[in-house]
Amino acid sequence: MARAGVTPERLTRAGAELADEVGFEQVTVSELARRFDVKVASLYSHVKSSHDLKTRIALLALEELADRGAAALAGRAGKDALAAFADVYRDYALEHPGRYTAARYRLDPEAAAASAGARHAQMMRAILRGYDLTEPDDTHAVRLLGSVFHGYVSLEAAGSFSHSAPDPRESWTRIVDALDALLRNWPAA
Amino acid sequence: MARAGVTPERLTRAGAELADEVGFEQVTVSELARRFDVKVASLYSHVKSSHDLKTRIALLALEELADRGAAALAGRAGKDALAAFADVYRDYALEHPGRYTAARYRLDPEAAAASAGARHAQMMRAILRGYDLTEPDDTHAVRLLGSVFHGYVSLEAAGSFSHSAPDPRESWTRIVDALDALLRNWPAA
DNA sequence: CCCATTTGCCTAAAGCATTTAGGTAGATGC
DNA sequence: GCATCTACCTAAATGCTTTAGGCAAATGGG
Repeated sequence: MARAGVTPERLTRAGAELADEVGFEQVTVSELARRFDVKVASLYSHVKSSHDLKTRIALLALEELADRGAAALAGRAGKDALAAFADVYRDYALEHPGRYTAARYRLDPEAAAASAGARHAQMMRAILRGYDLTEPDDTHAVRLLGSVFHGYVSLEAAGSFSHSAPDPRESWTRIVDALDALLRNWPAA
Repeated sequence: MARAGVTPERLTRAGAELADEVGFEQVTVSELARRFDVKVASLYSHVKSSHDLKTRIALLALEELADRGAAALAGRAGKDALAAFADVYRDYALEHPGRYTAARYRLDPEAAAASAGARHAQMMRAILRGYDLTEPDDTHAVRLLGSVFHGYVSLEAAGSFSHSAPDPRESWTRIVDALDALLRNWPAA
């Protein structure tokens, strides 16, 4: 029997590609087996379960997103950094909708700890260094940024903006402008 | 054979309850059949498919959410209206996580047209009447509000805020304050 | 009141995904 | 060259979805 050369890494990458093609929910161990031209049961030596596979894809996506974020942030500050980081999120979600969905897959605490989640939080904090926010307000701001980025991108992906003018790209830049203004002028408690 | 009294409406309500108990993804025609003490195939006379069932649950959730929103908006304006509406979203998601997830189930255009989606959009516009935004900016603002509400609520539901101070409720009110300030002071293009 | 029709539920069966158990042959290493 | 490990296999159980065809209870017109 010729060996197909299946490894957890190749499965994860193929799973990520499959997710982008047909949607993360449709990523299935069976479909992956078909693509590797191998029987389904064989994959269970490389991956513990369907949930394990999805978790790996999620971790890959979080990692990729964090890498892109870090690259965008390098050498930038203030509104520049904010806008670049925002675009990373949106572009990634548009380029890789399946992976982006995967990045929101519910991780068990153990997987979450090993994920790039912490890097994401750190980068948000780094962006806020360009603004004058102190102790509790910076956390509120981090949460706001996360909410806007994630919320906008998922609504756009769901098609919520696609049937009305103006172009979502236009709204995106204006919203980033607005966030910048808000952060420079954060209201006191 | 005693009749179990299954109707599409009862199935939908039971499905919504099931979603809140075990998660929307775990809502299954089979489980519903068990709860009605009826064979699975019988349900297919009342509901076209699993997708049809989920769509009905989504429509129910959108309707409920819109009803609550309308009630909250009645007799309120400006920041009052904004805060009340925001709380409706968050409270609904916390009370009914499964239904809230359902409300974001991908609807086909036909179902979307028959949904309460339009009411949601109208209510957002109504809130903005308390602020001074013109033509394109009000649309950007609608999209921002939608993004923040949805984004915050889904991140909180996913547990993103649960392992760090401060209390998510605190961040929520501060974020609504910030949005109010932003809307009163929307930056020019 | 009776019978025809409709309606609500049933059994049977096919299709596909997940997962476990146990086997075989090719690759690796002493 | 032989033992072992590894990658893949077959077989089988379980569970959800969906369609086809059947029977019996409810309904309603004559």
